Formats: sequence, C-alpha cells, structure tokens
Amino acid sequence: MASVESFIAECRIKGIKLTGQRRVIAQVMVEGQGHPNAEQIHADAAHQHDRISLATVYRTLRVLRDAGMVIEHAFPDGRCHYELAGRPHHDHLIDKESGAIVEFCDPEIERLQQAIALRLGYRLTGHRLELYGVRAR
Amino acid sequence: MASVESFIAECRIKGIKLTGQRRVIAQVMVEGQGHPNAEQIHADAAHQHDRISLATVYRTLRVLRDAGMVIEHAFPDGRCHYELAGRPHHDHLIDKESGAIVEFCDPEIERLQQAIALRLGYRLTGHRLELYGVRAR
DNA sequence: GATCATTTGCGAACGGTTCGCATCTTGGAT
DNA sequence: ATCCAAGATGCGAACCGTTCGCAAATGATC
Repeated sequence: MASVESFIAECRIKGIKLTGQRRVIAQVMVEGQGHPNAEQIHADAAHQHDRISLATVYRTLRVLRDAGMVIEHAFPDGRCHYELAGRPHHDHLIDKESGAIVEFCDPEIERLQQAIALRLGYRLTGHRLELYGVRAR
Repeated sequence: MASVESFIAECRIKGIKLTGQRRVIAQVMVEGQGHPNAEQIHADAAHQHDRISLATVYRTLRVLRDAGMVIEHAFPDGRCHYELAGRPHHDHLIDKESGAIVEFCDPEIERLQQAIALRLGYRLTGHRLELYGVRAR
C-alpha cells in the first residue's frame, strides 16, 4: 500500500463510501508510521480537517478493519492501536520504558506456533505475540 | 500451591490481612480451575459467602497480583482472567469457538523470544503469547 | 475486650469505545 | 448539473469492565 491514491482506490473497489473525513484518515494511516491509537489518529486528522470527530475515527477504523485494510491491536496500555494491513506479517516488541514499538518477524517462531497448535489438536487461526523489554545497556 | 491452607499461610507471611471475603476468594482460586474472570470468581465466591461485592473481588485480586500470588491475563474478550501464580510457566491457546483455554509450554519458543529481544537490543522482561484456533477435525 | 489501621459494600466515577439521532454528504440516476 | 436515497457525521449519552470515595464494619495487636 504505497500511496494514499491506491488506498482510496481500494476503498472504492470494496464499496467503501468516501467522505472528506475518510480520505483524511486514510492519508493519516498511509503516510503516518508506527502504531497510533484512535486518539492519535484523530489528532493527526484534525490537523488536516476541521470537522472530524473521534466517533468518526472509530467508525472509519472499524470499517477499514472489517474490510481487511487495517489491523487492530489491543496493546496492554488499554487502548487499541492501528496499522495498515497488507504489510509483511510481524509481531511486536514493546519498550516498557518508552512505549516504543519495534516490529520483528521470526519464521521459526511462526513455524513452532503451527506445530504446537497441531500437537494440541487445533488448527491455528491467529496468534498474538508481544515481547516486553527494556533497552539492554 | 496445593492447598487453601498454604495459600492463606503465604498471605500471612506477606502481611496480607485476612478477612472472610479474602479467604473465600483464596479458596475459589486454589480449588477452582481454569482461568476465571472477576465476575466468575465473584459468582463462585458469593456461593460461599453472602456478603461479598464485586469491588472486593477486584481489590483482592489486585492485592494478590501485586503480591505475586495471582497472575492476571488481559484476554481478547475484553476482560481480565486470573490464575494462581507459582505454577510452571505456560502460554495459552484459546479455542475461538468454545472459548476453552488450553495451556502449553514450549521451551524452544521461550528461547527464541529471548534471542529475538537480544537481537533487537532489548532485555526481555515479559511476553504474551496467545494462539487462537479451532479444533482440527 | 479495646484500639486503630484496614477492609468492606455501595454507588458513583472512570476511560476507551460504541450508539442514537437529527443533520449533512455522497454517488448513482436522471 | 440536479435530485434522491443510502449512508456518514457530530454531538452527547450510553456502555462495560474496572477503580474510587466514603461511611460503616472487621481483624490483628495489645
């Protein structure tokens, strides 16, 4: 998902009605980085659109999530954080001191998770792996 | 933590004041099984004590958690679930259909998590690993 | 048993998220 | 370009799990 344009195009293809607010939220998600929560997205969006409510941010994120265009993570700060879907799969390491979020992917862990689920008699449909740590000195 | 008695004894050692309500909650945690949430603990406790509020359950669980005697998990149903601490470390596989929670432990995954954190320049202080799946037919 | 810090129940508050509703906007059809 | 139905928006209230404030009750220590 390189550009706002292609994101908007995908919305159209998926039958998601486009409004001024939604375009702004799309831009914030595509051009922003990291794993913002709804409040941060709202703040960024408000910067470009003077008439956008937090409720609309939540509603739009839900629409995008249900369309598979955005991924929602319930992080342990008690809020949901959002990121663009379609990027390579990864998990998260969360810096307990700064709150910084580092992405990583380990094929070996992914493989093991499959194996464990299978061993327990389950078909894996998803997983959540978060590491918490502090910078090593 | 085999018995309610030893749990109570540990409370005394740790300076946790014992009340009727706390004894009942201790019993529910020690003799119950699984990963109940506060509401379920409250329901079980109310069965043995006719004067126990949900607020007390939360307060007691917090005391026990802070004392390291109970572990709190924020599962994706939006509630916190509790289990006795001191048992061997494990992670959880959650049945997306029934809500059943299966415990597992994989030393290899534990080792990999350490290695990943280190590789990213962090000292691991904790982790959360949940697998979601459905029964394989 | 008296004392005093702690704990309790109650109901209100909290924080993130969702909802209800009246109003406004969008996008397809004309 | 204009109209219209379907759908989106802002606002504030509601929601839900959890926490808090307070006056009353209880437990550990003497």
